[in-house]
Amino acid sequence: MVYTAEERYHISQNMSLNPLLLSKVSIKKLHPTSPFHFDATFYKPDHFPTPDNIWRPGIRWQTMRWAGIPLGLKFENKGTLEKPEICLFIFATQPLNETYLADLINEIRYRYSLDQDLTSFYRRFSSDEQLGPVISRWRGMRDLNCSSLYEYLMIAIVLQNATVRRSVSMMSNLLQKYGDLLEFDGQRLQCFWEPETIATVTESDLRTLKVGYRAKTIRRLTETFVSDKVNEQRLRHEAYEIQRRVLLDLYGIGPASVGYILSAVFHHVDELQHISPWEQKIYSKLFFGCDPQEPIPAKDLIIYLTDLYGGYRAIAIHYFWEDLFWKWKNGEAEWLNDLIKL
DNA sequence: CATCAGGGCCCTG
DNA sequence: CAGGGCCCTGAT
Repeated sequence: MVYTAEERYHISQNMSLNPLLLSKVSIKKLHPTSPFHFDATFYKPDHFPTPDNIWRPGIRWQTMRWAGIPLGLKFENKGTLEKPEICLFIFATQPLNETYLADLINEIRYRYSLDQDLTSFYRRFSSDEQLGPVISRWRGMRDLNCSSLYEYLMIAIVLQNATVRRSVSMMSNLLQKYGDLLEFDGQRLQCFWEPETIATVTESDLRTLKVGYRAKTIRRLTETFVSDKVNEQRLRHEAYEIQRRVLLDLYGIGPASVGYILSAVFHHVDELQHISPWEQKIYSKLFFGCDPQEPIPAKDLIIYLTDLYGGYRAIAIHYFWEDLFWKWKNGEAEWLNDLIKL
């Protein structure tokens, strides 16, 4: 196995620690709706790398904590675009009963959008001048969210006002200190902590992990979940406007983070209320060929995207975005280098 | 060496 | 509703 620089960094950080060995395996077959693009769904070149997962074509290893039990998941592609099948290996320290597994599979189907039906999206835009070619390249791709809401909030916090390199370091420090190192299927990956685990941690404890002023935010968000003031399962069943308001009321969470959460975590395919400056520059160049230093005003971009892709704005943007970042990963979009702030 | 801005958000005026 | 401040880091 050949590792990237980030993976080698994570591995070297993990070498000295004692992993929890997950030796019991359960195996389940999953059948997503068709078409299903395994690699474009299970790997997002625009996500900053975190040591809780690793991807290779046809395989994704991922940790997950479900009902308090740390798990190692291995998703293996066993099907085709038109006849999808995923073999899911579930690693744990103990055997898992069928009730637990059924519940887990339900959660995975929800988080990974395995039951999503995009046929109306494809029908409407497959001959669109801009989106059509992108759809034909990535047909069957879903948005990916492996995390719980709480975990996603932690990711959003380390993302804010930081370069990618620093986000990677903050996330890695937090996982090493408060997560659990798991070993399964020859991989060593970190598993997220539960809110309860860091409920009594002080702000200065967190600051030693070089998260800076985010320490306060991490504490306040954690407290919100420990006290069950916000509950992910309940919030899932609320209306869009309620979800938006609850999320905006969270300390440290503003319009940029909320937009990501509503689309990725709660699967709202039409979410587009906010375009942040770095996204604005990229859209201006992508859709209008503008110099990123003189971008189109964000409100005009929203009007433009709403006119063209209303009803499916988040998923349409996701397709454009991933298409662009796959190109960038393959060295075909060098102009992005200056805008990504690695 | 100092200064600055970064894949935001809070708080103040 | 505009703008300063926030932790820390690497770029200049």
